Amino acid sequence: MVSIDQESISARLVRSGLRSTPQREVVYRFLLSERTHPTADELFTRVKTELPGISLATVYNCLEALVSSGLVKQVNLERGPSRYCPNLHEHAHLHDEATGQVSDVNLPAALIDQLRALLPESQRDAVIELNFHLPRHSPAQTAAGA
Amino acid sequence: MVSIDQESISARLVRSGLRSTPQREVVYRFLLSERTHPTADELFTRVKTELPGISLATVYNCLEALVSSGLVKQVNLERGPSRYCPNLHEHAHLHDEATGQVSDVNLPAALIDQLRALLPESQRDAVIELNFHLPRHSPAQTAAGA
DNA sequence: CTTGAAACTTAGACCCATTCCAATTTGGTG
DNA sequence: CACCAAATTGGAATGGGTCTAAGTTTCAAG
Repeated sequence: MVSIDQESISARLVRSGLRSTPQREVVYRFLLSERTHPTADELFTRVKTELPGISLATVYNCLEALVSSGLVKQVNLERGPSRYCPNLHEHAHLHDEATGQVSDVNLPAALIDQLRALLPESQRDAVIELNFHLPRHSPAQTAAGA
Repeated sequence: MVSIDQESISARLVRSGLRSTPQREVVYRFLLSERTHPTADELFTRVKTELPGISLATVYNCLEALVSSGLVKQVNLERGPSRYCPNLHEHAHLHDEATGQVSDVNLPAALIDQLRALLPESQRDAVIELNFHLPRHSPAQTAAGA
């Protein structure tokens, strides 16, 4: 089912400075095979089919390692559980609450530059987080101003 | 100390379809007087000086009412507690973890239009959330790609 | 190989922001 | 001024996530 070049997965872990463990390999492999920005819990459920003994704490640990090594991005939308995304391109997310779906939105480099230009020079290296949010019931109108 | 036109505060609540209660007035007034994007807890502490009997649940309730009536925006940064912002202009936030400060970043209308243009037409009414994040320790490099 | 230290994994306790609940209290309307 | 839907309250409950301590694995050095 999930396969995607077993070899390179452990290689990528090592290249990124992580020890390759079965748990990390499987978590990363499942994440790569998902286009749905799964949560830790969702991954836990799927990964257990292959590594029945894995614990939720380990899934969190693996994700933490993957995120801090730069192989995976952590996506926080509103107050929901964190989601994880192996797409390393700088990109935005669209969260449609009606369907619960989270999808990637490509960000042209020119636009990224314009966004960075909004910041004082000393802070141009900030991480950009851009989310589009479609609430279940259309958003409140911006009422009469001050 | 905190004053900002007492009259209009309760008027604004009513204009936005909310019942004016002492708790809502005080929460909103403190929020208007803060430039720091306080959390519910921070507001609770400050508001208690004026309404010693108020409960944290009420602060949450008031904020919920203010947010869903459109008088206040809820700001979620990474996994921290929600922050609240009475600035209704569409704007971005800069979160500097070194100082813990959150500041507003103005978003030119033209740029907002460009961002919206990234979405399929049926979804152009999405709420835009744009945050710039300065991690305490500079961000992980984007490692060798797929 | 063996060994030892560091890195990992695990279960379960714990944390903390937020929500829920059931019992009052209140605002404003008829 | 009586009524009642809406608001407030304290405390319990929830849920995502983190911490801890103990056991396991990895890897480099010998």
